[in-house]
Amino acid sequence: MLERTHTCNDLSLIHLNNKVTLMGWVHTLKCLGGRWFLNLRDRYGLTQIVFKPEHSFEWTYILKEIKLEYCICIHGVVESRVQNGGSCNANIATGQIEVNALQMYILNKSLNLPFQINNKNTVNEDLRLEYRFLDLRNPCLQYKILLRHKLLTLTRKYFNTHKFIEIETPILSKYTPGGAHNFLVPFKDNLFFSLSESPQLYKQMLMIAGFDRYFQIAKCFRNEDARGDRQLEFSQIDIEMSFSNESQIKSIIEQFLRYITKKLLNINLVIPLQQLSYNNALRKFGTDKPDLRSKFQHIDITPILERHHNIKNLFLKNIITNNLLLKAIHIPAKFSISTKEVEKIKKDPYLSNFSNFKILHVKINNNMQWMPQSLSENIQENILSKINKLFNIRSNDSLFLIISPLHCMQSISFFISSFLDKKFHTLNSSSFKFLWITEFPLVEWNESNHKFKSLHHPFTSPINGKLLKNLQITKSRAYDIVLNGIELGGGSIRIHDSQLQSKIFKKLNLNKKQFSFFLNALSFGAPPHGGLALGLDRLCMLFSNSTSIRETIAFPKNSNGFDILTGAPTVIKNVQK
RNA sequence: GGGGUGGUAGUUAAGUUGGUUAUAACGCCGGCUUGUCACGCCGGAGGCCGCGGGUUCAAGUCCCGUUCACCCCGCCA
Repeated sequence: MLERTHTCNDLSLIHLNNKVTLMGWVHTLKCLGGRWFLNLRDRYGLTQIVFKPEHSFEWTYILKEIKLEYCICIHGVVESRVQNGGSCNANIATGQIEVNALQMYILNKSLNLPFQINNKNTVNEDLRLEYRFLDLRNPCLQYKILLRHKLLTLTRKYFNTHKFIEIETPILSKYTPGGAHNFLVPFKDNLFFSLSESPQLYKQMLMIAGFDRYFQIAKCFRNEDARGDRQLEFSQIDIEMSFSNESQIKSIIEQFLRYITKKLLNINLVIPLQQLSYNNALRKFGTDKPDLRSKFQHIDITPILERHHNIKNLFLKNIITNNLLLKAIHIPAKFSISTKEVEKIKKDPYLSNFSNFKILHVKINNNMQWMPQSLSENIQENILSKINKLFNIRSNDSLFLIISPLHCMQSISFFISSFLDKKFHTLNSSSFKFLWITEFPLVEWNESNHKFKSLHHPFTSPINGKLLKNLQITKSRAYDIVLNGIELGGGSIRIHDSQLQSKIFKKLNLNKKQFSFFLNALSFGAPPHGGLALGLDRLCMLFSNSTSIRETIAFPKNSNGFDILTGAPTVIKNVQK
């Protein structure tokens, strides 16, 4: 058999008259009477093969056997398209040449395809997953897998040059109830491992061991319902550092992000990145993972009302007396929204999850009056003008006013602003807005089981290393990194004091016994340390402008956690012993 | 577990207040075409309209159930 001499992206005019051998797949095939054109594809690119009738009377006979996606070998001579009387194709790297075929071998045939392989189709995802090996031939998907490969390479290079050591931690690990559901792996004698949810405790013990700076591209497993940005198994860029505070860790990550955005997207990321406290994020965006590209900010205007006790408008008065909040979302005049669309928002099924709230759409007329007029008449001038000033409101702008109790205000206001962002296409997909969220509460109260739950995880240090009497107002040393409204990663300064850790386990109602190995480890000179994990799949998704992480994983599960390609998971009748 | 949207040819979609033989594009098969590259032209095959009930003289279309997919909520320490 002939040996491949070049890939389908290699050849140019400098190879004129060379005899070459290419191997790949039939991308397109076109007959023009006696002359045939074939586009040969491999992962590097495309090369046009021409079959001239004067070289063989048999080409037509042979080529009639060839179909798309046959795997073939071409031996031929590199020729100039122009000199051959044709025209160049500026869309491909090899567009100036073509290979005049002398010999062709079919390496393997292909059945007719279940769907066409090109850049434009939007084929049903289940079918694509069933034929993932074909879908992965699509240059568009190959680009995403290649981007992931580049990211992995850059990650190793960056952390290596910053003295981080790559260390693998166990995937078969200890089952700890609480938190995400685990995948259990039977061992023997009724003993089970659990697939690692994250390398958290191992990496902390590496710090205790003195490795100082650790990183790993870690596979994590969580037995929870999947989403567009969540899979049962996923990868994270996991790091941990000793003797470092928040700003040192953030700085390492910021430089990493600047490095990869430059290398992968050719974007000059400005660092340090913007920061927003957890409370301010909720106040301004209604979410703890705001999208800074959003044009629709929220402002809580309850405090303005509270300063005016003699409000005539019953609607507004209601707010104060019932301990509700009033939030406004400002819509500049260039984004006009119809009454119909306002009704559509109000009737959206999502909002039926909430009760005791009200949504009002207010238009500002040319005289800077609020419409409907009844509203404007009953609210004192000074309140109106304060709000107008706060948002820098101009005529023909409009506002959404939301009145609701605290616990559903964030969800409702975020729902409305993201509706508006979608409607007006304000989220520029080539813009990358990173953001740190800081000052998270340490815990939150879980209404369903009447227990405190860590907001981050139970190993997160409280600010100043102390628990306040009121646990609910204790802040933690956790930080999340958000990119375009998606939580890219999170981390914290950890607890390195065994007694404090023990105390927190107790407050959180966690069984101390199951973590005794860890408390023991902390007792042997554990250094102060902290770290962070970045979602690798999500990073690839955002960098490749994909709508789900399934696009960035070679063999993903579908949204129900099934591997359509292999048919896993399966019922096992006779489990191996 | 809850909600939303969808399922029509190999693929992607259209299908009007229920009314002749269910359309189109791409793909596939056959023919023409010696410079195409989203080539072009002529012809052809291809359908349990997701599945099961119901209403009706008549259902792709209306109703009920069910299933599968995607998105969202719950969940993801």
